[in-house]
Amino acid sequence: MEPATSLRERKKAATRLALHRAVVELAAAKGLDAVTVDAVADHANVSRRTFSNYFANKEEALLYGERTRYERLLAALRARPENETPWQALTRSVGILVEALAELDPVWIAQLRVVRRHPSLAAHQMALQCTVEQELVGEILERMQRHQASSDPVADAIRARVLAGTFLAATRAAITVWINQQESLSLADVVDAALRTAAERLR
Amino acid sequence: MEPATSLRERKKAATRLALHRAVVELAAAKGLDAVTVDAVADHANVSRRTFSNYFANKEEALLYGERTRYERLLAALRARPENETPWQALTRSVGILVEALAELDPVWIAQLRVVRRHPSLAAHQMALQCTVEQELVGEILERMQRHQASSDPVADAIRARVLAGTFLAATRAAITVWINQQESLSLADVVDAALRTAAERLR
DNA sequence: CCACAACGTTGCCTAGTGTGCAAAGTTTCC
DNA sequence: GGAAACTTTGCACACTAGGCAACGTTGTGG
Repeated sequence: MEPATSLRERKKAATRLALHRAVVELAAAKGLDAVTVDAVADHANVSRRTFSNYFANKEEALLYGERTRYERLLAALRARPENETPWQALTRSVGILVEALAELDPVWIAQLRVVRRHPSLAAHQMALQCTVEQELVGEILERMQRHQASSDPVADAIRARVLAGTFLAATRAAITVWINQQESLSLADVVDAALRTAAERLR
Repeated sequence: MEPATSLRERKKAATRLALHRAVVELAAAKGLDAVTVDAVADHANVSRRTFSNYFANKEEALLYGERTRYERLLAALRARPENETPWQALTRSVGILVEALAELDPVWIAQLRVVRRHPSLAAHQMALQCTVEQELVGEILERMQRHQASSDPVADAIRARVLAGTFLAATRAAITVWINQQESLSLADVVDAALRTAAERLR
């Protein structure tokens, strides 16, 4: 997790993180709409132009944490043993997401609040999941070719996409439900329940 | 389908449609990035300001057709008999989507194919589906209370969300696969296959 | 240690966007 | 026919994304 590369790399990572934290902080305080890119850059002590070198817009900066969590998930997925089926590998990797969330970072909580309250962010979050889905599909297809290879490539493509979409829908459902009622249910349990619901025969 | 209301309403609908068609046409010709809102408004013979009265941005205008199709789907779903289970009602409503596409001009569909390859649009489509998902969840919850009412509201919430997400993931998968290979497979068959894949036990 | 290459940061600039406002044009309704 | 309700439009303004080139900082080979 800590490649500890060159000074250059570390500085870049620090700037990226500073920008991310700046936008979360400002958005939590004033609402995302009232936050300008200028203000974010100021708050992170870089120029307006530098912000654009790191993120395309403030939503992307805001969801940077989300993105890294999904990247961790993908890495975990790729590290699963080759002999696991796609669904096995997925369900056994999802713990990574939960753990990442379980580091009850106050920044993360503030971020979730903002994301939930601001509808335009939901769109960007979906956009993010869209790219994740593409990568999931690729990984799933590879695994399928080792396990359930069928003679029909179209059927395989459908299967891989349905699988990826269902998995993401289930985790999304779990997180939504978990956020919507801040009682003592553990996120791990909710995610688990959602994945089992998805895996069972529907209806 | 034709409420045939006042002149005012009809004019507004015409303008909205003109803007939608303008953006599709221009995007198919030059690529979405090379299309400005100004150009779209010009092409539809309205001012740039008027464009903003109808759509927030060009992507929204481009996906207007998609949105109306989903609205038809929701209407069809609500019209299903009350005694059908959620999944039954969903799978029996989905024909509406396919029919709506089938009504379209083949030239139009070719344009859609071109435009839809643009990756940034996938994100906006996801955002659209996000709002649809909300409504699906509401409808599914109502049906579940008539059929599979459980004592655990959290489990019900999870189930409804997983169901909605899976359904949308399956139709999305079908449409993606269908678009990606412009052979003679009928969309109806692909959608059917995807929904059956989703309904079967995963793994 | 130094010079040079590679890379990051910044300011400037331009085309484009989204939206409030008020004036002018339409449609509706009595 | 004329007032009320609504739509379109132009204008203004603050903001955004990204190309470009100058300037700093970091890495590297002699």
